[in-house]
Amino acid sequence: MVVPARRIPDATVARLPLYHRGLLELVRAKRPTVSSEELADATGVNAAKVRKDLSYLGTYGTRGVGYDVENLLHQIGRELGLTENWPVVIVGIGNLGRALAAYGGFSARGFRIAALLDADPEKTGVKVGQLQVRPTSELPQVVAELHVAIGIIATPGHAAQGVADQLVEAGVHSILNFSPAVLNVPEGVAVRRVDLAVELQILGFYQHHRDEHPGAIAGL
Amino acid sequence: MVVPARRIPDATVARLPLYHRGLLELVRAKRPTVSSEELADATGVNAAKVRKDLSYLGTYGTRGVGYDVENLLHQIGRELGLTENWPVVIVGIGNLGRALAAYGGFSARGFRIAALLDADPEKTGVKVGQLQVRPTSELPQVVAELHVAIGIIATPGHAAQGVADQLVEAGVHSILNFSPAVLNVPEGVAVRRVDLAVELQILGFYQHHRDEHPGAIAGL
DNA sequence: GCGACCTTGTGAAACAGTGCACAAGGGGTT
DNA sequence: AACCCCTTGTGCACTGTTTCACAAGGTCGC
Repeated sequence: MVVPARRIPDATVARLPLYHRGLLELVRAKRPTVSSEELADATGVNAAKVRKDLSYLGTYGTRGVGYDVENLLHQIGRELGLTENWPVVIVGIGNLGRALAAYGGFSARGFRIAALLDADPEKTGVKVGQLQVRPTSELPQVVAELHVAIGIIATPGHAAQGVADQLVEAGVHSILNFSPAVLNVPEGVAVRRVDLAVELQILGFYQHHRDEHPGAIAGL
Repeated sequence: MVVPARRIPDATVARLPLYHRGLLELVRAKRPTVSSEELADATGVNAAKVRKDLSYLGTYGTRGVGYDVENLLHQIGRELGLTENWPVVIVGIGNLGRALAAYGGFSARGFRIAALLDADPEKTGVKVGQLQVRPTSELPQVVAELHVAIGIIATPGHAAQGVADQLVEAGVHSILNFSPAVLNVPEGVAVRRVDLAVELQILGFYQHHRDEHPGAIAGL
């Protein structure tokens, strides 16, 4: 292999944040090194998979010893781009939007809530945490001024596509969609959808079938 | 094939709620039938995949015509077990727990928030929507009395494992975990984890790499 | 320095999921 | 009742993911 050409598989990418969090805890616990086995236990992943995943990033382990916790954390953080402290805009400040705005976990992991937008005039001007809610009409300016690269949509479903269009128009290429709507975006824009009701429904399926035919159902 | 033996693939299960929602909209729009192509467009899935997914449920389509919307909706709903109106308990009534409690989308899709629990005495007694927050210590009674089958954990990470243990102990076999913690549960208990920061980090990865090597990045 | 001991890194096999392409087979029309 | 049109249902090849098993290659004690 002359050029690493590291095309990291999607499945691996989805697990990197997990490893990252696990390593954060190990750093806090002052563990100098960690084996793939231990990291696997801490993240609920199989050890061989951990090793293969990490091998896509490079050769950071030491045979017979394990991985240097600090270094591995740094490497994964770099790969995830969370050294960049991405500014994020949240559109739709309902119950969920407010909860997201107040959620402490983001700032700790490379993200900064830069602005809150809502189309409802009743809500604009209201302060949520440190930030004042601004009207959605200001979206283009907000994105430009604050160099926002990632947008979170927490509006009702019927408003989501419109907001997505505006985000894309303004130059945002990554969207996290909490609305139930399926978004239509041009190629090159990454969308992730988190649908709370869908998650419950999937659990409902397994619960339902578990009741009917008691067979083994593993986690996740 | 003598016995259907319908072992539905996990990937298909995860898409059923999507089809379900799409069909709900079609019913509202009074569409009598739908083709796999149309359903594919509405849900952002490929048409062949739609057909294959639906074929696991049975033979509900009519060649040359499509699927009867009402019937298909019913079949998927039945398969998902959402005719059962599952009672759900939410543990941890912080910002996110409150948002989930107030979220209207659940009741429309086969779930009923039956109880809210929180360990903080400051929060117990407070009313959120129609429900009063009860102390987490009452978890066993709540689960037994209300026949709760599904638990939602919206506590901070450090409390999550304890709550999970209590839920399992009380007889809950399906857990939706919004905390960042990785839960350890006995075999037979289904856990789904939704980590908001992880979703953002995954987007961060693609955004980061998009900036570095501008290559095509598709949705999701 | 040498050997025993560990744990990584990775081929290769097994498995799961996707998507094409097309035969099978209803429905409507004449 | 014969024909055409349309859309399903599915065999098959392909791509991506997981898991196993083990050689490669460090470290540490003696």
